[in-house]
Amino acid sequence: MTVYTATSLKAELNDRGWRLTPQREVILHVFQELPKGEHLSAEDLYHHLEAQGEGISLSTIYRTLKLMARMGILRELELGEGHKHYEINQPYPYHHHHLICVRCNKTIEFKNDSILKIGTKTAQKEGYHLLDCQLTIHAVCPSCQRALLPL
Amino acid sequence: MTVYTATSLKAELNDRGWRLTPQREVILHVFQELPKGEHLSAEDLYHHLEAQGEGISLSTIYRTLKLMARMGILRELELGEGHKHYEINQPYPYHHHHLICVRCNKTIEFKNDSILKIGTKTAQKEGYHLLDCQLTIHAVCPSCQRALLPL
DNA sequence: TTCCTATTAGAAAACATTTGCAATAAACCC
DNA sequence: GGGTTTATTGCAAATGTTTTCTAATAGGAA
Repeated sequence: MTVYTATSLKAELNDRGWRLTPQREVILHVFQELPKGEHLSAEDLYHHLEAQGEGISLSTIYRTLKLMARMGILRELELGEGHKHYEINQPYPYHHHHLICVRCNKTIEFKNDSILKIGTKTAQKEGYHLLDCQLTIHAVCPSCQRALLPL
Repeated sequence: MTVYTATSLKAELNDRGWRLTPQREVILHVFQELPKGEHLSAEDLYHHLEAQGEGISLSTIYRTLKLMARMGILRELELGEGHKHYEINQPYPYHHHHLICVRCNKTIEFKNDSILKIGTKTAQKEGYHLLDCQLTIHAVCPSCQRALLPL
């Protein structure tokens, strides 16, 4: 959970024999500028980029999102919508979690400092190198509780 | 996170105007008998049932898994394999979480009592009715750390 | 038992994501 | 800077998972 700049991203990519491309730089930038609490699907990102005149192909987007998630730059979120969402992976004061209604997918973010500590300790104990840790709560929101019937 | 029997499942389904079918009963039973720590994908379950002579169609399996997850009977796990996995949702002493290697998908289960408490408190505070809460840790396992290069 | 309608199986469709390939262009070396 | 190597891109096609449609079936309530 480091904070990345184009330069540090390039350094880390090159270290592994990979390359910093304009596409990767642009995508990193989009996520860095994204308002706190927003997250994008691959399709969202595709349209976002198209709209701002920097068209990047969907396959490159998919490849880049996966790459950046595996590097720990992005968090991959499963919010129950049938496709993944991504957001920048930020350290301590911004680190947060999601409470999701299983019926309407309404999602609330919340923070809790002890979770990151637990995740760090657990990964360390097993010798894993931590990239991200997220508590996902599946629940039924107040309005869906009232609308009892529909699944 | 209640413990279900065929009878209590029937009661809860009927309450909502739904039905207990042999298929639903069989599927519940499979998950109840599953060794602790195992989880099944839709396809896994399909073949498991086929093998034991109780063929159930894939579409019914998908519908039932979704239904039971939304009822809180099953937990839906995203273990990075491109499809969901399911396991029975059990209360306190069996409640656990997953540490996943983002490269090879090797998964380790771990327990931590405070997480469920945090989840319960958070859901309650927002007026949500809790179904499940899982901490997912994404990390790189020791052997994938050594094999530095491949993404 | 009868009726109503939720549920099923099977096939087809929809959707998200990955892959193959030829063209392009970063990074490294001189 | 120019040349070489090969990672990366875009596009199209393929893959894999999950959902949806429909007619037939069978739970549940009276």
